[in-house]
Amino acid sequence: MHGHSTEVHAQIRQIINYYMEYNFRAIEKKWQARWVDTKAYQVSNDSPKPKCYVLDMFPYPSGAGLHVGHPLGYISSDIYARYKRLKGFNVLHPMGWDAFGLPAEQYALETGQHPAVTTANNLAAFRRQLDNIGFSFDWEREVKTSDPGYYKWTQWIFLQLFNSWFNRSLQKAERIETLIAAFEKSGNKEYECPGDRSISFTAEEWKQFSEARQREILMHYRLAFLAFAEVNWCAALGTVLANDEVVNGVSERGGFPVVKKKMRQWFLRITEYANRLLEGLDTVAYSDAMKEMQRNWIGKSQGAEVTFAVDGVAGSAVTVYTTRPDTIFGVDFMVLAPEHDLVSQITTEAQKAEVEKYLDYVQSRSERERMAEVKQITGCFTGAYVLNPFNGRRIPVWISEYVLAGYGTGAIMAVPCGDQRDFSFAKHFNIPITNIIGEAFNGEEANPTKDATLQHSDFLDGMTMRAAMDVVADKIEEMGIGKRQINYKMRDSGFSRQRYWGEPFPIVYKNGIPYALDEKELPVTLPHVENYKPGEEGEGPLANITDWVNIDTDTKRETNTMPGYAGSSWYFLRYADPKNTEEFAGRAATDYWNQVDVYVGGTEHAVGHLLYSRMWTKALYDLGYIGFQEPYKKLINQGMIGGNTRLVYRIRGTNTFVSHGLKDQYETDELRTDVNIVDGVELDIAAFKKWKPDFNDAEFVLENGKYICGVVLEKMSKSKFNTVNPDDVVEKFGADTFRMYEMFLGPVEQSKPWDTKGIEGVHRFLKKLWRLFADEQKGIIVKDAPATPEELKILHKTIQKIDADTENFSYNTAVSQFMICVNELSSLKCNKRSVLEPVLILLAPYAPHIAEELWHQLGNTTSILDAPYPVFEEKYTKESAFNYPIAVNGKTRTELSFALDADNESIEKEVLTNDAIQRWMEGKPVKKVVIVKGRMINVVV
RNA sequence: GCGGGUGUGGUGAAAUUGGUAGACACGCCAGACUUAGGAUCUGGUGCUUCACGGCAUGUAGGUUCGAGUCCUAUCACCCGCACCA
Repeated sequence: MHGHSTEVHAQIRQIINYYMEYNFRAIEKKWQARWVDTKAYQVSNDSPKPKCYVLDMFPYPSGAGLHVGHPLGYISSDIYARYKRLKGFNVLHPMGWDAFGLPAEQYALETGQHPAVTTANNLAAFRRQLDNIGFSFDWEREVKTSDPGYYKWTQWIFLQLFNSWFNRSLQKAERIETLIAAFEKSGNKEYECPGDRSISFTAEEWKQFSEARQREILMHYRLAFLAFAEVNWCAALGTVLANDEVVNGVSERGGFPVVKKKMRQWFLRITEYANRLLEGLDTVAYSDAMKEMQRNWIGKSQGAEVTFAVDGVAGSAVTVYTTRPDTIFGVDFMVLAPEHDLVSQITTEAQKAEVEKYLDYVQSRSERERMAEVKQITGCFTGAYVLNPFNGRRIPVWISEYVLAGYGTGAIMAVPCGDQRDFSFAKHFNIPITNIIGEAFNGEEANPTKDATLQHSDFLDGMTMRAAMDVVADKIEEMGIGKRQINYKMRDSGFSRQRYWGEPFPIVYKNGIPYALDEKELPVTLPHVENYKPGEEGEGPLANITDWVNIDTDTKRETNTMPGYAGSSWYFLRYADPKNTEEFAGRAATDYWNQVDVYVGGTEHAVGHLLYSRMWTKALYDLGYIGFQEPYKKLINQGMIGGNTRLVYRIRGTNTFVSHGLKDQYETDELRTDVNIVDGVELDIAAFKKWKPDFNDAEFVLENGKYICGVVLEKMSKSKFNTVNPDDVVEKFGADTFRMYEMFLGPVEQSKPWDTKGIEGVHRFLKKLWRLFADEQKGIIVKDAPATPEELKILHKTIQKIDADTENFSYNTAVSQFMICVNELSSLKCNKRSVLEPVLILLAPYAPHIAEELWHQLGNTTSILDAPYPVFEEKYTKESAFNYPIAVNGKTRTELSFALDADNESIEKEVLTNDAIQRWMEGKPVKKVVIVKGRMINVVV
């Protein structure tokens, strides 16, 4: 009987221990399941609460899975979303998939597996990894860009862009019908053609045009338009390559030659939005660095276009764009882009052969090379001269690859004394240099100043350059030889990809003329293909499916697909109303959720995704579909988590490894080893031997009985064996520990290396927190006794700090504060409900599982997810006295305590009579006593 | 070259925005408990000095009673853009 009872007791103790120890695995599994069952994260579009929209940049589900760097942003947004919910907001916090993309197609080419299959697999793996971490995503709103129910609306938005144009005088997009009406009324004289400035016609002419011609003209105005552009064509692979697939003029795979080839492609006329994209930056909270990157990308510049007549060729003229019209008298030569239309017209017989040779050379150069080799100066004289309109001086015309056809007018006036590239060019080709800025030019290098005084400049002599700019611009306009001009270096964005795994275009060609499909015909679903080989002449794989392409004898489908950024440009709108089959999103839903309040993601999307997404939002706004024109109110860029590579040292020519501290005694080779088999810097030798067959019989030279590894910080990547899978960390320490540790590493925006070793501190903190509530033997030990002032002070200081830090995304300092709080409550042995319960609520956004578990252990029956957030009350933290540091001449010498309401005179008196202070004053006379209330006191002698 | 950012212990980092530099952790050292410890707890830990003290926030100046914080110059590293006229 007695023995039996002991056994039962042991069993009971085991059961109690199971619950009363911090058993994070059981707790996390339990609550994750419970939250799913109770649909705890489902959010409604109908709520009396204020809304808050917290969004992560959705991932491309790659085959490699998540490493510990990826969830950093997701954890911060999750904390914020949970925090806002506790603060009484209706929070939208969705997640989805950027599921179209090149890697899936590459993988399909290599393995024959359909991208839809591999994407679904990857996606499931990502989902499992994410679920492990305990995010509060509302998965009912999941979107997937490759889902026809989603891309139907991507195609629909494309049609809106195709069917609209940008009205420059109103600075907004309008439907194409308004433009047609204007043409019928007064031709295009009010609306300069953005695609081709030379197009000009009257209403009568418009009406005479054939339908083909009319549509051709409209194409030059549409926001989504067709144009010819060069692509990287690799004949050997029979495909078009992306810029980064081309290295030194040959394909990255196989090393086959790549040439530029003109293809008809879709573009988005984002340049029309340049100014609004620029000005919109003032209305959003992005980091300065981010705004600056976008400004640079847009690249607004103010200047003038000036036309120079070609000497001896009647009716021929070169128009240049310059930001420095003030330097007009310093022009020593002219440079055209090699691709410039005038080159063939103005080249003289004598120079013809040489120019052609140069053009051949340029043709052989990839865009990359032209950009990379900055130092090399090349060019060729055309034999032609233009005349300076102000003084009739004959100016030689050159061509050179440093002038780009796509920017400005594709021609520049070269002023060697003021522009370094022009200077180098003049020196290289021995072109005489005119100095218009006197001593400011030293003859050794150009001086781009705007503050020098002009000389040899006719009517500008004696004027500062800055002042001359407007004078010249006025004169140019007055003489009718040019005008002021604003340019942007941003280009219209290419929107065609010669690929399979993307959205098909809702476009058909009838006798070669492109027509939009009717909305009713959407979605144009991506047909199933058996192979992913490119079509002939570089078309995408869709071109091979002839019965899909050929609708009838003279009607063919567009065979290109849309690029990756198509689906991601508007996904934030779809989350508001993800299941709508009638519209991309209902107006009531987008009006309610409105702008994304906080958008979290990496800097790598600084320009591409953000600018396109901003443009689409503006276009949808202009056309009246949504009520706001900036998608993301506030942007947080999470830093990268770097890899922390571990190195081992093999003695050359042996299979013996020597510990880091002893490696200098041998000649060694450095090898990377798997960071996951190293504890801190100590190698797990058994695991290392098993890691690779080569090391099965490795031998080791140890220091102090351990093998110590070297450390190097680099990018986290599989090939460097330094990736850490969040699954492994969660398995070992739990999701709550993982979440808090990622935040504890440092500021969210900052890049920092991952070090698994440090996680133990956070794990210990959670265990210590647990012990405030539960004792292994006694179970829950929380009491209902009243809190002491000391305990309340700790609690309220914590409320104040956590509340502010969470709102400001300062999560690393918040975690510190939790640690301080738990440390202090532990040393006070505080087990009081009135103190511990509010701490749990504060903690819930950071460590939701343990918070929910303890919340229920305390007898609460509703979820902590909707508990009332504690309110800070100053009266508990107010101090009556302060322990002042007392400094003499700025050096702290002692400390004295004074009441905060003590008057300065009595403080001063006491300080000056203090022994320690007396000693440091060394009898010198007091000049001044600085007393800063509640901070410090400084005696100046 | 242009633009943005960062430099603080052996390590990740704090610092109420001009007021006790190094909070909170990791690591390390010493100790307690334990059959054991990679559990838990306690104490210590910027450098220097026997000590009093002195020196310390990339470097050099400046402003100030007082500077990690503001100003000037300079160096290093990271990110973005780039023959952009």
